[in-house]
Amino acid sequence: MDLVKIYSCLCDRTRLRLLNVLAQGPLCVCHFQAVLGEPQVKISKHLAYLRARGLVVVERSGNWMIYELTPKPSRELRANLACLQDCARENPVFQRDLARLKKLAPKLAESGPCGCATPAK
Amino acid sequence: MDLVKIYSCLCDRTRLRLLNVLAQGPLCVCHFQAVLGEPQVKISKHLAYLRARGLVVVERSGNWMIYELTPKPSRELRANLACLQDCARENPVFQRDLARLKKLAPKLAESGPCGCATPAK
DNA sequence: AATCTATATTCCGTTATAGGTATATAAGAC
DNA sequence: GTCTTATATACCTATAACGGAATATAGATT
Repeated sequence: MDLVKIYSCLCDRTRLRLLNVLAQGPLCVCHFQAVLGEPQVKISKHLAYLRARGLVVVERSGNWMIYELTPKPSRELRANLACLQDCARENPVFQRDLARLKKLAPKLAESGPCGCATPAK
Repeated sequence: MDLVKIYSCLCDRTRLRLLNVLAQGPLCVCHFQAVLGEPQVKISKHLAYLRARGLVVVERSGNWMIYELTPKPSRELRANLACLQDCARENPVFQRDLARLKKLAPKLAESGPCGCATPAK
């Protein structure tokens, strides 16, 4: 069942945080590291997990890999991501991540696909 | 995070089917067996899993254990169960289970907490 | 008491998952 | 070409999950 695949992606704290941040727009791995405060391996492996199950897609941009939510989500995925967004609204962990994201890349839209012209370090 | 616990419960096919059936009302294990067509151990263990995480509660009624969705779900749980219901609407597996439930216990409300006066066998 | 019925639990084998360390790859800079 | 930077992968260990077989328990019946 496809739902199982979706929920398998959602049943890990790190992946939930990744998806929450991704809901704001595409991002590169280095920014995920900075926002979540987690090591590169961890971020990278969980993104690979999400990618293998079709929740996110990647595109290379020079040295950076830009991840974003899949452009054509299934009905189920769309519904559950919306539900997650709803739950995230009142969750301190998620909100803290979004705050850090805003600080880190306040002009994401202007500075290219993920703002990595000024890499986070 | 509480969400992880919820999604952990949802990332198994059998548990999804159990929750879908439970949305119709309380039910005993023997009826779950009949509706899902799965062995007793499997049903019992997954119900225990759901119970340990607070998604369902149990009450003994003679020889039967009547499971039902927790009467006081968290905001997150309520949202996600509603989302699941929405997804189930168009899912053949879930609908087949509900059809079997209807056939098996068409008068659940009348015949007591789970209709086990006429046990399924 | 013995027995039956419904359900739970224990034990076992297999597979999946998560995190860390170390290493590999791929592109850019020089 | 070498070197650096960003990211991915391999390998290892520990833990959790799943399913099945066998057994245990608790209540009902006789």
